[in-house]
Amino acid sequence: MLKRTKIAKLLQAEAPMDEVLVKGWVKTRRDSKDFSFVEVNDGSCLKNIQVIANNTLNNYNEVKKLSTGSSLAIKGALVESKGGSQKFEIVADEIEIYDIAPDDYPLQKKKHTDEYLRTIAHLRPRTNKYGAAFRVRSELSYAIHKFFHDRGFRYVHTPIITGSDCEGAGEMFRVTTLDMENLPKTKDGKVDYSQDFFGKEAHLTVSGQLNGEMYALALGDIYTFGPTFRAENSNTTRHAAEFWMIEPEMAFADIYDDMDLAEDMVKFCVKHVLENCRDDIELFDKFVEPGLIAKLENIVNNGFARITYAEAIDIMQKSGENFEYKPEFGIDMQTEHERFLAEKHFKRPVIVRDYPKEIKAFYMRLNDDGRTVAAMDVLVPGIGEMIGGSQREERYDVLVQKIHEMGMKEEDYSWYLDSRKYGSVPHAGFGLGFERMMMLVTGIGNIRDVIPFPRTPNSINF
RNA sequence: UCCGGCUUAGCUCAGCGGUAGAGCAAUCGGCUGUUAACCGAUCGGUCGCCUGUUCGAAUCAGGCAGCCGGAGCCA
Repeated sequence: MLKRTKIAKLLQAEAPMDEVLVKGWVKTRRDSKDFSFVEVNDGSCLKNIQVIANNTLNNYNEVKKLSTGSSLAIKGALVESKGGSQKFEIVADEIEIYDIAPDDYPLQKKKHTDEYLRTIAHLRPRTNKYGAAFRVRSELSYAIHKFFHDRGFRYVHTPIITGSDCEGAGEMFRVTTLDMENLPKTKDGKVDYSQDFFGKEAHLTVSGQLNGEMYALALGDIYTFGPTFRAENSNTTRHAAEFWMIEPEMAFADIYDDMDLAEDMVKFCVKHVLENCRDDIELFDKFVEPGLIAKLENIVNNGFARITYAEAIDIMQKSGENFEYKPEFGIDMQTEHERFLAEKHFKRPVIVRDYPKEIKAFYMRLNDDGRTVAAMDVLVPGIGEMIGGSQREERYDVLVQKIHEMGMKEEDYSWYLDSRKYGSVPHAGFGLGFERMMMLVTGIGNIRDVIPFPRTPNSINF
């Protein structure tokens, strides 16, 4: 029984083969006098295989109806091609047609706009560009696991449903089984969550960090890689309501170890994709972001710039650049500032650290100057903030005071504080938006186009 | 959420006061070891929705909706 060979493997063949079985979808078909050229793609790689269907085939009349999008199986010989553009082609002995796509197949043999393809997100992976994007997405996520695994990091599954509001990192989606048409109320007229599934309010996670810290303080080095949810009404090319985040956490590590890890990880992943998705990346370099490969090679080969927040403010003040928001110590960095630093000033990724404590989260470690925290952001050209991390505050008293200063309830974080109570150690970690790294690696400019079925405000189709 | 832009054939767009166009796709035919082939023909539209201005609206004005871009928030 002849087994199916994937096209990616077939195209790497050294020599012709007498009998192969290929299954896939028709990209396009061209008729010649006594035969038909069928371009077949099976998703295993960007390239198609050209099939010669001679009119001697017993179902040649059916073969001539094979339209773009139709599915089929071809049994035949892999031979050297007489045409110019490909090394091998298949001369079919037998063609089994699974399904003929009707003439209203929405994907034509031409370029479509990303906006149109978003309306057919269920079919867009069949296009060259999206097929490439989602092969890269798979390979990039493998690279992340490989990077951490090779360094002895443990993969931890932090909860998707959470009862705590963590760092207050944005609006959360509520998870409930209460009847929305008939909500149980307490005596003072508020919703009675004690009758809800968990007996209290529950939400989708906005970060696995606090849970991740607990495991780092037990297993040493850990990372999470899973879905994250933000109910922010953000309408930008860089935000989605559901996205994937990578959050490593290292025990016995400081902010400098954290920056090293972030830089090494980005370089490793970019290099992995350059080496393992060459054809796909070349497509992006050609049609999506000219100069992409040079940009990625620059990231792999050159170090990231590293500056403090104070230095960043100083650079911007002296730059002569006309910023809408004037750079001054204490301000939150705006998109224009991030882009200036990464794109104009350094022209490569830049890591900014030691931010004013007022603009950062409660768990970030207070520096000795008393006014900055050991936080770091990795800013990359074209995207802005891709990574946000910090050394965590490991001193119990300082952390408790910070919780109070920020108006948070100490009792909500008692389990978290336990880690500072029992054998606390310096530790550090960061969060990386997976889709943002996808945008960096592919050059694709919209987050909606690097996630299979994007969820954004007012949009949850498919 | 704020600011701007767009919405005309299946897709991409032109037309910007006188009653609907192109390219591609599709369909049919021709030609050819072709490369998103080529040539010819055919099919295809309440010009996003509502209201108004006008003798007359795809075109001007107002409202609504959807989409896109920028900003904010962040990953």
